[in-house]
Amino acid sequence: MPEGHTIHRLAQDLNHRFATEPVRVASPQGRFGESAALLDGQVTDGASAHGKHLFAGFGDSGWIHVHLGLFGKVALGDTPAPPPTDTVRLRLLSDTSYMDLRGPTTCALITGPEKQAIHERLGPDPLRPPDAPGNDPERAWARISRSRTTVAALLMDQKIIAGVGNVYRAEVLFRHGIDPYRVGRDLTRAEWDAIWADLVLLMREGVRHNRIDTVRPEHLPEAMGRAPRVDDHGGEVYVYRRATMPCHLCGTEIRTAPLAARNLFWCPGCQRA
DNA sequence: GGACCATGTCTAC
DNA sequence: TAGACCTGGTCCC
Repeated sequence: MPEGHTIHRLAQDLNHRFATEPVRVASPQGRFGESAALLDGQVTDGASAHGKHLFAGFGDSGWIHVHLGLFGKVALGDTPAPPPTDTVRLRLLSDTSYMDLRGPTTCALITGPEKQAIHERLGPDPLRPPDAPGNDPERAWARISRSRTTVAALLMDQKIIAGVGNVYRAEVLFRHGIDPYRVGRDLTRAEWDAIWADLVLLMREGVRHNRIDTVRPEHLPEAMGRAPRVDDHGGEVYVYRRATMPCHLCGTEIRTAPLAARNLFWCPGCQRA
């Protein structure tokens, strides 16, 4: 279950595995069947990501647009591929690799203009090149610095920042000692600059290691010494899904509450208004 | 085997 | 803001 780093990593892996040979495209589940038949046997001209959206190009035929949503999963591996089950929406197959996509919110064949429209409705993405068109973090700051919405909700809004999900929102706010209930227009410019720079750093690490680690090296002994992690996001974190456990730094009990339709986690001791 | 939960987004009201 | 949607893992009976 992905945040932006997962999708960027997936794009990299697809480029690595499916770059040059014709790709067999199939939809064992059936819901991508017609499009799969159209693309079957073509050579892809590359995958890329914007936020949590994945695009794989097939020349004049268009782009496969994938959004995993909350439940979507990708299995990627070396051939031979396992027998396809009827939950596999999309299978890509080459001589050496396979990819199975299950449970995505979106898996559709789209045109160039449709792809462009998706880019335009998404905010800047910490993982896209700083010089990519429209990827200026200033756009996000312009929205945030005028907003009366909580910073925790703003960080999750893909129109404002693309790619941040529930783990990175909780962790980046902790790392900067920011109370999640502060509103956007009360953030200082320096705080925003630090948040953006940290997201770039953390999410790049997330792509590299294919997991979310946010605990600073000097705090790792404390993190490892406390109660064991209970979640499955894959890395070491300060607050995400650590409700009622003691904070790694100050020992205060981590709190949780719903915010912007998701469970928020924070340390009331370290994150003060 | 069933209930419940999960890193998300869209639509109807 | 509630509900729908997509699937799999975990826990409990």
